[in-house]
Amino acid sequence: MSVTIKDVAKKAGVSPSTVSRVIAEHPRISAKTSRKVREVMDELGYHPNMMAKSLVSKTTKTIGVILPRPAEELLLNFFFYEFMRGVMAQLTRAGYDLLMAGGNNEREELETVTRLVRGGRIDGLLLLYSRIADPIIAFLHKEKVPFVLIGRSLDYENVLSVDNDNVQAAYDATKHLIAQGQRRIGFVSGPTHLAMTQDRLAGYTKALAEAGLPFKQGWVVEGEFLLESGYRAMASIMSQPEPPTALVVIDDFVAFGVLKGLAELGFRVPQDVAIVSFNNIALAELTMPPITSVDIGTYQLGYTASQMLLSTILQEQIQPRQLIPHRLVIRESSLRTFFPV
Amino acid sequence: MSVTIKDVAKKAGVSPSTVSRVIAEHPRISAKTSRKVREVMDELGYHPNMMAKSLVSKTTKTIGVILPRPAEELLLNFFFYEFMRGVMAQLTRAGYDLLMAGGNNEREELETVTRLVRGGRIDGLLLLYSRIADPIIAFLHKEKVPFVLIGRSLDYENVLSVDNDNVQAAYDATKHLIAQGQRRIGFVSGPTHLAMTQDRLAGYTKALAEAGLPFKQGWVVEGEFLLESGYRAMASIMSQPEPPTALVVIDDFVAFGVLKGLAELGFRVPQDVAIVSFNNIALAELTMPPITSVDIGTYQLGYTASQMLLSTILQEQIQPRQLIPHRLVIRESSLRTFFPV
DNA sequence: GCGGATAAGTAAAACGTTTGCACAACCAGA
DNA sequence: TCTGGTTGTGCAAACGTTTTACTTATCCGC
Repeated sequence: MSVTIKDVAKKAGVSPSTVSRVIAEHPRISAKTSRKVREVMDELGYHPNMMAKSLVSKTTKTIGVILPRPAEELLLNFFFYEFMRGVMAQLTRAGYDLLMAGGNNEREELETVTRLVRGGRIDGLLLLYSRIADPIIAFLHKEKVPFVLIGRSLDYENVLSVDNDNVQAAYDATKHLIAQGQRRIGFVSGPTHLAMTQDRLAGYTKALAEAGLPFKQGWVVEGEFLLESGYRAMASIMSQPEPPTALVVIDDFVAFGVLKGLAELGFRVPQDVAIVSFNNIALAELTMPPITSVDIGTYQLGYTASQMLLSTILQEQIQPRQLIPHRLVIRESSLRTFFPV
Repeated sequence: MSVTIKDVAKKAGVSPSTVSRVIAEHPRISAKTSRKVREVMDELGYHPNMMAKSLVSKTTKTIGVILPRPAEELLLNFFFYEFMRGVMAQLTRAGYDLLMAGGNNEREELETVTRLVRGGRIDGLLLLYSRIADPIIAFLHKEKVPFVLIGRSLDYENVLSVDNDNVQAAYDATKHLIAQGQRRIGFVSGPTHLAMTQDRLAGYTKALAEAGLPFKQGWVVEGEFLLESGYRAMASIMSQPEPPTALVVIDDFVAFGVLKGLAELGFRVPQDVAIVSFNNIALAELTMPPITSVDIGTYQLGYTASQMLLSTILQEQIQPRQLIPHRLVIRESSLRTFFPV
């Protein structure tokens, strides 16, 4: 049906092996033959069949991304798109494609990974999050499949990973509130089984401790990466006899819920409650008021992770763990001195 | 290296063909043999090599999505993730994977598509937008590759597509403003080479005509899908001797810019200027005031598009064009009777 | 003008499946 | 007992590449 290497060979008057070598730019092909073959390739509109190629070369020029399951879906939300932009930029540059696959539960997810890896469909894998005792990581580790983790592994040493210094980031954010004169600072958290959440919580408590400020259990609310989660957190956290006057929020999207909740309860931001958050998605500057947020370099995260993965696949030497710098972007939501016009 | 069909065959004491037929659930395999072979497969941890399989079957159980280029990135942004959720839900259900690929310019993009299609890497394609005289559509059409378009083709009949009734949607939105007693209604538009923009504009003018309201050229501003676009539009549209008292805005993101622009010019929303918009992204309810927006069922768009694509691949009969219903979500930005507390 | 390197190319096996065809065994009906 | 159909399985070709091992042709120094 489609035009194959044999068709080209026949028309160019050479053998299939020669055509193959022309494509691979094998040194032992004369300039003349090469030119002739390329001419015929153009003429016939030849494109190599990737399946045949992969079958023998055992490489697919494709890397896989396993999508988080429904529960975590919204976690990545806008974050995800920005991350993927970074990934795609790198992959496009290197001539790789990206395969996305999912699964509805942990078993299916592992099954998908097995299928892709053992089925020879991908050369490497990008993991978007890390749970405790993740069976996927265990599997990949055992099979020696190249993979890069966003975040850090809680179970294995030496896993390739790209991360932020989340402890420091949360420390910086909390410090900023303290510098604004805040003394009663709460924390609206994410799922605690994620390394990221744990790290940010650690940075928060560290800053409090250093400043000699109280850590109150009631001022910390666990939740998910959902708008509703932030919204609901306000009901519980702000109904206390002495509610916090400032909040560190795990994620911008959750912060949107926090804004909504506070507005309904009649609290003004930042006059009554100041807010800092994480990720600095594009919408953070569009809310009322705009949200102070830690920019974690989402695009860079994706770009660097892919770069590491490609390097590993090509057997290049790399540093197993890279940190992307963060940056606190200060906007009105955290400024005590802010007075609206 | 990896365990193949031959290994299984040998261990089970049958021929490779038999193993293959067991996997394919061929009717003429005895229950006994089937059981035996499956046992061995489990025991050895066999997983079929997809490359070999695809090579002979000419099918990959993979569908492709071509990412929009930088210029259009923002257009899809908030859309994209929600859309992809719908796509993935459908594909996961059907056991298909998704291949994402990009290109930095029109030439590269077409090259990518050619490579994927001719290289036999995908069974079908999802196109996220439609331009006038799109060479990709021309190519796919010529090659008879199954594909589904989001929106509608301006060049070809009979292209499979999933769309909203954008004319009706804009008609509904405009009608709503008219029902609120508005008489001077403007339109903040997007790029006019997109079918979507043209359709929404048509619905707007239709509603005006029906109500006997004036259509003024100065009340319609063309722009892009950017916040700045809405912001700038206000400067030109509101400086006229008789500016509109209500606006239909092409997209929520643009509407944010409109809000910002109006605030700076000293107009209150909705008291001085009422607003309706499209897409109903999550943030639409978080602005001040919350924005009335037409929900276009983004998730459904993705889900249905994938469904159509899969049906086509399986040669099932389908309706070539499907419309996803829309729904006007009314919030404060459009209510004349709204008085802020 | 010969031996031996070197350059340029070919033939054929291999990659791991699927599938058309052949065939043996069995069974039912006459 | 024969005929003809059905059932279960195996053989080998095919899919479109890459790559190893081999064949020629050419060239060079002596």
